[in-house]
Amino acid sequence: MTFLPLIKELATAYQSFEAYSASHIKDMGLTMTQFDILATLGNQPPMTCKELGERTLILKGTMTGVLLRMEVKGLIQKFPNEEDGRSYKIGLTNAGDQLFKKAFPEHLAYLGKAFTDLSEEEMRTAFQALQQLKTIFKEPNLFEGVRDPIS
Amino acid sequence: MTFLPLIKELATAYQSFEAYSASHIKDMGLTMTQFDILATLGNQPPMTCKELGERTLILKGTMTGVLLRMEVKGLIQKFPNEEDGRSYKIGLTNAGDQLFKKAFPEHLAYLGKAFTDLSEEEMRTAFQALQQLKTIFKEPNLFEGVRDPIS
DNA sequence: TGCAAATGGTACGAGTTCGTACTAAAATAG
DNA sequence: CTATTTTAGTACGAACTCGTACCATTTGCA
Repeated sequence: MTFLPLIKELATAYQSFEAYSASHIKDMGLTMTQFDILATLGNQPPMTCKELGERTLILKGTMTGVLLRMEVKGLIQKFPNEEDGRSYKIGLTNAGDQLFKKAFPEHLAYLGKAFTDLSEEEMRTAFQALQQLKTIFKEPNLFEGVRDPIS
Repeated sequence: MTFLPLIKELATAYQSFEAYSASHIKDMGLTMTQFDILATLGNQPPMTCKELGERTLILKGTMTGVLLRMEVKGLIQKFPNEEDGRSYKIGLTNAGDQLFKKAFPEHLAYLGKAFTDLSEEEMRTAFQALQQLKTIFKEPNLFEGVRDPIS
């Protein structure tokens, strides 16, 4: 049973990244979630709440509140959706776009700094290992021990 | 700039684990955080809030509320700390211990199922890659570009 | 066409996380 | 031995996450 340390390592590695990234993002007056939205909307045509959710892994229940706060901050605006009366399209305001153009490259550079000591080879290895980990959790074996019905 | 996909993979891999693990824990009437506490207190002598925090990465501000809810559920109890009047010791109640003895092995088995298709070698590789990732975020280069003072 | 089911969003409550401020007890310095 | 500082835990507010229930608009089926 050597998988427990691996799980712990996954959790702490992610939390280290989270802490590293968040500390910089907070300095720019945003939360991780809000930055995620900003980065997703940047240089893109307005999109629906649903589309935003798909690209960011933020659920719709969470989205309402996040978008509200960002609207209050004047970062995003909502346009009615011609094609579907239930939804609207969300885009960056001028202020939001300016923040995106400033914050996004800055944060990318900040993140990049952490990787300076990692070789291409090491990154590839890590990437593949993570892909593998993701998949083993992704599809819980719903048909565990169930054989194909024959008749 | 190939580090962005790596970061995304780290995030999604962790979230996959989180979702996988949480779905099972929820079935047992607990949250991830509460299970973390339960697993930390199980088969251990009572410990202080601070010690619990160190072992679980839950901050003290968060701890108060979590412990309160677990106390209400009758899973933990607080004893005065003879050695330090500021703190108290926290231990499992009988009910908490019973839940631990049932839930912990069950959850371990549930997690283990996900790893059946992973070889020892692959786990080692993933572990090392994650260790490396953790460290690059762990100590932001505070002395970036600063040389050792000579005089 | 008309009704049922699916879908996009919102409302809301419980729980967690973080930060700051605060209280009380303990450790330390003078 | 008193005064200062540190430390353990609480209080509280803002934000996020999830789940369930809900509303309005579509879509799809009969």
